[in-house]
Amino acid sequence: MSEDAQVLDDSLTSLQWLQEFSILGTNVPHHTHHQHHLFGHQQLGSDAPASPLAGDPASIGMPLTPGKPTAAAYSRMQPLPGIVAHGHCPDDVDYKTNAHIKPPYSYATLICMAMQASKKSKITLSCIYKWITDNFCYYRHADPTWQNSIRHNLSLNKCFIKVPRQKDEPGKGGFWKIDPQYAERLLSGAYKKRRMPPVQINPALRNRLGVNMQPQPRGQIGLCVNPESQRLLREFEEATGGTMLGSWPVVRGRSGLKRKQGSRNGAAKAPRRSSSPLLSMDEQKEIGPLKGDFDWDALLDSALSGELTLEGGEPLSPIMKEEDLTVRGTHISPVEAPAGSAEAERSNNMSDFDEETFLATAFLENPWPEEEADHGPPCRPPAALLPAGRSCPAGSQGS
DNA sequence: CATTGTTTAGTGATTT
DNA sequence: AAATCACTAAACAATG
Repeated sequence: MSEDAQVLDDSLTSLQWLQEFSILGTNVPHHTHHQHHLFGHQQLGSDAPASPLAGDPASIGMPLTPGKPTAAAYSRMQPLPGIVAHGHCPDDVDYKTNAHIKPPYSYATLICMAMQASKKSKITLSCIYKWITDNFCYYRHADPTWQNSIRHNLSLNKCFIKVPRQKDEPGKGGFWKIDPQYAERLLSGAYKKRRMPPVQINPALRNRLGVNMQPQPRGQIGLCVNPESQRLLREFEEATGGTMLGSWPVVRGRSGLKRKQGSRNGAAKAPRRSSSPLLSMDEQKEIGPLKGDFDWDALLDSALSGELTLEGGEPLSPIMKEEDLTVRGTHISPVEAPAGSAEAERSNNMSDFDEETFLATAFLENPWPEEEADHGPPCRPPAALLPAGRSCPAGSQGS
């Protein structure tokens, strides 16, 4: 498995027909070399600030950038610009601005990214939220339940450790950090993510996209495009073994009837979905600042060469030092966990610390949102490192 | 009250 | 087929 990508490679990379799909206004990055970025990022160079709303529903009608059908660095194919096949590296998807496609990162990975981006070893929950929403447009429009998942993940996942707030520290909730041991592994590349979550299209945007998600037989998405394209899509799916697109648990709740308690007294808790905060003003301020002339490649290189590490005791970015001490001193364990140790036990849970996360987070050298109301230093962006003026929209993520 | 954090439980997909 | 993983949903406690 996972070979399918390769197998299909040449036969499918040339699916120009796919460009007919105007489902997703992608901002296909123009760089053609070094595509190791894991999430798309803004067009660099040029002044194209990736217009704030790029990738937002507002722009969905746009024709696709006739992006390069990348023969790409990866010999992976890119079925749809903007839609990536499950498990494939989304070369061309700019997750930062593409509100339609759920980033192929697990929540744990996202958390890690946020943590690494923060340059501190510990960050607050709200910072995590913030970072995610700032960097993945998708989550700005998604049902806020993802936050629940984030919390759940933090609590449950062994690689996250909670660091209680100091008595005198104002603010709510504690901090979270990555268990250094896992960071070690991450850096050693000892872990591979087992799988990636299926591609999901933001249900909140579905309608606006004209994407029709009828419950399909097997996790297939019914893209509502012209019949011709649809046919091709079908053929394509067949060729790919059926599931080119993962499906949004489409009818969450509805047909996907969940479990027991139908309780959930109507208005009891939160105004369950249904109304997605599409494009509120906040995003305008929000995305824009993320732009920056950034030398991603260089960044990546440095990341790879170890300049950017978690806490392995290696050269962390300067700013990280202070608070970091809590965690560092970590050359604790040999990379290969001694068999039978508790270490070993936890290790198998470490599904997300792979180079992918690591590489991906190289990009996170990027702007870091200030922790608004949180006086503390929590997630203060290392101003010095900010690529381009990033003004840290406070309250961008209202909820 | 809202946020944060923990826990339990169910689903579907993938791996072994 | 069983085990595992990632996710989702939700109840509920603690806290600011």
